[in-house]
This record gives sequence, structure tokens and C-alpha cells, in this order.
Amino acid sequence: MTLADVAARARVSAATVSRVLSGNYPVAESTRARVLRAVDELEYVVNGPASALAAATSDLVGVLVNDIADPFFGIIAGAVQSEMGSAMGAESGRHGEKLAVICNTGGSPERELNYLTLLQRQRAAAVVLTGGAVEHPDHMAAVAAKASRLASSGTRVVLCGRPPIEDAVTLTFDNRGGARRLTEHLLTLGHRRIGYVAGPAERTTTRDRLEGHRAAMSAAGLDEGTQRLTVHGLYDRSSGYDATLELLRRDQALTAIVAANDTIALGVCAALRDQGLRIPDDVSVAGFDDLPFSADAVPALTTVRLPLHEAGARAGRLALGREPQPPGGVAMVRSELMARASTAPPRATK
Amino acid sequence: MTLADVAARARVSAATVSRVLSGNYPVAESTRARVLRAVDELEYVVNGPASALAAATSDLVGVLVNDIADPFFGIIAGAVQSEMGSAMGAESGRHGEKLAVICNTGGSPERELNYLTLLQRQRAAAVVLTGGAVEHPDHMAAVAAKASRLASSGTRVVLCGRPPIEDAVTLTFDNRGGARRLTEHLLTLGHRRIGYVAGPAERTTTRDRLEGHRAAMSAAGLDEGTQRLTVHGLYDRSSGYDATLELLRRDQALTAIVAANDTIALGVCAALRDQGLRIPDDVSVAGFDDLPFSADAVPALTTVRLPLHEAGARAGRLALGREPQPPGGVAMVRSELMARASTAPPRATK
DNA sequence: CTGTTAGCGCTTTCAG
DNA sequence: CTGAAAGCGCTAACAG
Repeated sequence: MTLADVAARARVSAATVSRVLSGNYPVAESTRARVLRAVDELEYVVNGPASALAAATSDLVGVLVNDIADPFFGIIAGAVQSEMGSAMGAESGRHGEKLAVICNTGGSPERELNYLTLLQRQRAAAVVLTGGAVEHPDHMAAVAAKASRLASSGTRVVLCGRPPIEDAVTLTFDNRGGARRLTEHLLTLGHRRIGYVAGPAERTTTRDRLEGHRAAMSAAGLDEGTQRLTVHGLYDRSSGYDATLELLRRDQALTAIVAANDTIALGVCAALRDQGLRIPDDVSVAGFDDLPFSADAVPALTTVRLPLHEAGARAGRLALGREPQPPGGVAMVRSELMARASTAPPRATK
Repeated sequence: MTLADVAARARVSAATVSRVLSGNYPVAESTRARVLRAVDELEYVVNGPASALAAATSDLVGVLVNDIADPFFGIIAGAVQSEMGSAMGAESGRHGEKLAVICNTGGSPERELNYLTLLQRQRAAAVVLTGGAVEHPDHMAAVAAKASRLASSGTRVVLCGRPPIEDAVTLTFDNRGGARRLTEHLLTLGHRRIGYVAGPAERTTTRDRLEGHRAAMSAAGLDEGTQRLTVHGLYDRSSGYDATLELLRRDQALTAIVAANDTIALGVCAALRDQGLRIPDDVSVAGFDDLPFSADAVPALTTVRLPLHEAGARAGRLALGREPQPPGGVAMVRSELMARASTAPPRATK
């Protein structure tokens, strides 16, 4: 079942069928109808690889995420994807639609590079890299190199939630500012002994949030001990749990714990409860991201809201070239403090 | 940068380079090395569309999910994808690797069909359909038709978590059995007035779980009222919240609420708390799926565990033809009751 | 507005 | 074991 078959049935040339299907060229209404009917009758579906080869571009858009099981990435990826299908009508066989494909790197630099190669091989129309980047120098150079190679071969490269690189449009997240305001909130409540559960050391997101926290602590003259009250782990629940136990070991008199994200914060809460400590009466807890479950946690989690859906949608539009690039190719996504019940003034008795 | 460039540099024919790269044909070790070096020096990356066209197959594997922001699907999709990259070595440019791409249908039948067409157009190597199917007759017929067309053109079709169809290998989930055991657990605790918050009416998952629940109620002679104490909504938190308010309106003396999944259960808990009801003292709550956050909820949520990661991984292997098909093309994934703190005997005073 | 004519870059018989 | 040659199905000038 090929274009030629359709052409024969519609009694036109293959070129005409191609023009009807891609819709980017004037075709007489009568012929167009005839072609469309033939397409229907034959249940013809364009051969993607063939057209990608001939046109030297494909309709694939790759979305790289660090962990698709984490709603943080699920929300962003879903939003990117929702921008692609907007015009998807009922008629099958037609094309012009982009196929956004989500690739799960698991946070591994090698897999990230591998997917980039895979997408380059597919001649993807665009690539969206989401979430914190790994800061290892070699890897950063490798990614930057791949990105410019992609860009120079016509693939649009969009970054969402990581630092800018050349040849890419970037949406950075206000991790530093948000983290800083969050810790300031705790400071304002009167906390002085604040533990921090950070993510993996080499991630940019981890570093930015930690810097924001430290900036707030420094400004309050609390450099001392801040270092000692920081524990690194993964961006998951069990790391939060373990880190909390470790923090408690280091300082029994802690009155607050800030987690690098909401998922970690969940683990922090679990550990605190298992230790017989009440939230926020004994220890205040705060997270970051404001994932859907955070507002429902008990007590509701104080956190920093990042408009993930909007950011993902915008990244998708940027990837399609449907939105003008921000000045300088970089735009920052603002974050917002969500003060809820998991944070309160420290107990006077402590 | 094409095969021909590499061939010229390695002083061999294009055919030889192709053979080295696909590795499915004997080539002298010395030439192979020469070719590989040329590939490296030129940073050559195979043109996917071109090779897909020539070979009439691509290395794309599509994974359709109803809602990628929901960890239920994130976990399955991540697991499918993790089976693909297993052999991904460091060398770029090489191929043979599959690219698993996740497509988010948002639960819309049209988008599901559209993605199927898109994947058919890409001549995908396999397609994995996950999660409950929409039971509208027309749509089921359309999906079945698409599936057999895909199958007949060499695309493997795998179903994960939905009822079997012809031309597809299927992994069904034990939704009915799990739901039944869950309600039995509540019955055993002494509950009689049990509310049920179901998912969207037309989903197979919704129906199966509801049937399991009703079967348990019937067996206990509790048909009466079961119908009245069932409310349908979406598989999300706010539906659970609203449904709970509605249930309470219908029967103030409810002692337990079963939710069609954990996310809904979260909303149920929130509503109950907002109404000043304690869990499980006043009302017991149960969910389904055992997502990661469920064990951490307060109180820990009683639910039915589905081995999502294993199921997804198996679906991935099936899609790659790396695992023998189960007898009859259908295998059932067992579920397991996880009795936790959110369920307890009803208050004697009620 | 429509047809003709070349390829796009790779795979794969078929010879050697 | 390697090369030559014939497409895979579609698109994009270029005429008409």
C-alpha cells in the first residue's frame, strides 16, 4: 500500500497525492476530494521513514526525563506532549502532526547521551531536555557537543529546568530564589537549627536549591553548622527517610528540616513520625515542587510551587517553533512559596 | 555525512559499512576495525529513516498510556523502557537498540487511535497499550482493527492491564480478584455500610474493580444499597474528594469507603478529614494499586498491590520478542492485599 | 494547478 | 568475505 497505489486509484500523480496529504501546496478541490477518498478506501497510511528520508526531517520530538515514575517529570512531559497533538483531527493517514516521545534516562549520563544519539539518528524535529543536568565536566561537554550537532542539523534543542547551553533555548527554574525564600520563611518563624536533605551532589537542581538555602542561612548569620546539617541522597522517599535519621543523629535539637523536593519531604515526615516526633509541633518540614500530593499530605506540606505544567507546555511550543524565543534564548520560570501546615514556629521549650 | 563517506574513508564499499554497523553478517576483523575507526573519526550517526525505509522496519517501540503524570503509568512505562536500553553500550552511531517512546493519550479514545496511526506510520517495531481500555463498542472495534493491521504489518502488539484482543499478547491485571479480596477484608472487619468511589464508567479497569467489590458485597448478602453507595468520577484526587462528600450526603452512617485507586483514596481521606472524621476511627479507607506514596500516607493506606514494575518489564520483553508468549497469548498479573492502618473495625457506637 | 524526474541514505540480493 | 546495483516510498524542484 503506497502513494502510487493511491495515485492510481485517484487517477492522479504521486506528487499530487503527496501534496494533498501534506497540505502545503494548492490543489484543486475536486482532485483533493478524489485523493482523500482513495486514501480512505485504501486505508492508506503514509510511510513515515520514507517521507522523513525524502524530506530530510521527521515529525519526532524527543523529551528526555530523569525519572518518568516521578510526577515531577510526568507532569512536564505530559504538558510538552499536550502541545503536540493539539491539531490532531479525526482523519487518520493525514500527517503533519508531531509525535512527542518521552525517553527515560533514569538520571544516567550515558543513557542521556545514548538517547540523544538515537534521536539524532531519527533526525528528530526537536529535543527537549528536562530536569537537572549532571555537572560532571566531561558529560557537560559531551551534551553540549551533541546539542550543537543536533542544532546544526536542524533539530531544535530546548532545555527545561536546567542551565543554558549554547545552541539551545532554555527555560530555567528559579530554584535558587525559591529555596532561599523557603528557608527565609523558616527563619522568620524563628527556626535556627535547620537540617537540609539535598539531592544527588552532581545535579544542577541540587546545587541551586542548596545554594538558595545557604544564602538564606548566611544572611541570617547562620553559616556555622549549616554544612554539618546537610545530607545528600537521591530524589526519593527512602533517601529522605534515611537522611532524617542521620540528621537527628547529628543534632537532636533540630527544629526544622528542609527537603530538596516533595518526595524526599515525604520520607522525612515518615522518619520523623517513626521517631515519635510531631510535625510541625516538634519539627517543621518543607519540600519543593508542590506536586499534587503535597497539598494533601498530613499536615499539608509547606513547599515551593513550580508551574510545571505551564513550563512543559511552553517548552513544547518552543520546540515546535510556535512561540518566539525569549530574549537571549533564556527565560526563567518563577517559583512561589506555599506556606502550609507543616511549618510553624519552633517550640519555645527547645 | 553518509554511509558513503564512511565507506570512502575506510576504503570499502557502502555495503560493507552497513554490514559492520548492523553486525548481522560476517566481516573480516581487519576491515571491521577500519570501518569502526572511520565511523568514529567522522562521528557518523546512521540515518534512521533511511535505514527504516530500506529495511522496512524501524527501531521504535510505542508505549501508550492514559495519563503520564500519574505514577501508575509512569512506573509501567519506565519499566517497559528499561527493558529496551539494556544493551545500550557507550558507542554511539551503532544501532540495533530500540527506542521506546511513551505516548500520552490522556484517556481520550481519539488520541489513542491517532497515536496508533502515528506509530503505524513510523512502522514501529512494537506497540504496548497500557491501562484500562475504553469500552465504547465503536472504539473497541476501531482499536482491534488497528491492532490487527499493525500486527499484520509486522508490528508486535502487547496489552498491559486491559482485556485481550485478537492479534495481541496480553497481560491482564487481577482487578476483579483484588477488589473482591479488599472488600472482603472490610467485611471481615465488620463493616456493612461501605461506600465505593469508582473511576470513569466506561473504563474496563473501573468495571472490573467495581465487579469485584459487588461480588464481595453480594456474597455477604449486602446487595441492598451497594448500588446507591457507588459514585463514579475520574481517577484523580479531586474526584475522590467530591465523591466522598456525595457519599456522606447519601449515608451519614457510612463506616468505610473503598476507592477505585490510591489517588482517589487520597482525595477521600482529605474530604473525610475536612468533615472532621477520623481515619480509621470513624471511617476506614482503602485504595488500589499500592503506589509508592500509599505506604507513607497517614494513616498508611490499605490497598491492593499490583506489581506494576514487573508487569511493565515483562510487557517490554514481550514487545521485543525476548520472552515466550504465555499460553493462549494471555497471562494474568496477580494482585495482593496490603492491609494497613487506614482500615480497622467500625466503631461499636455506629 | 498537475505531472515528470531525480534523488534522499540505506539494505540487500546477486555475483565474484 | 566483499563489491555492484537495484530499489524501499516519498518529496521537491522544474516544467508545463
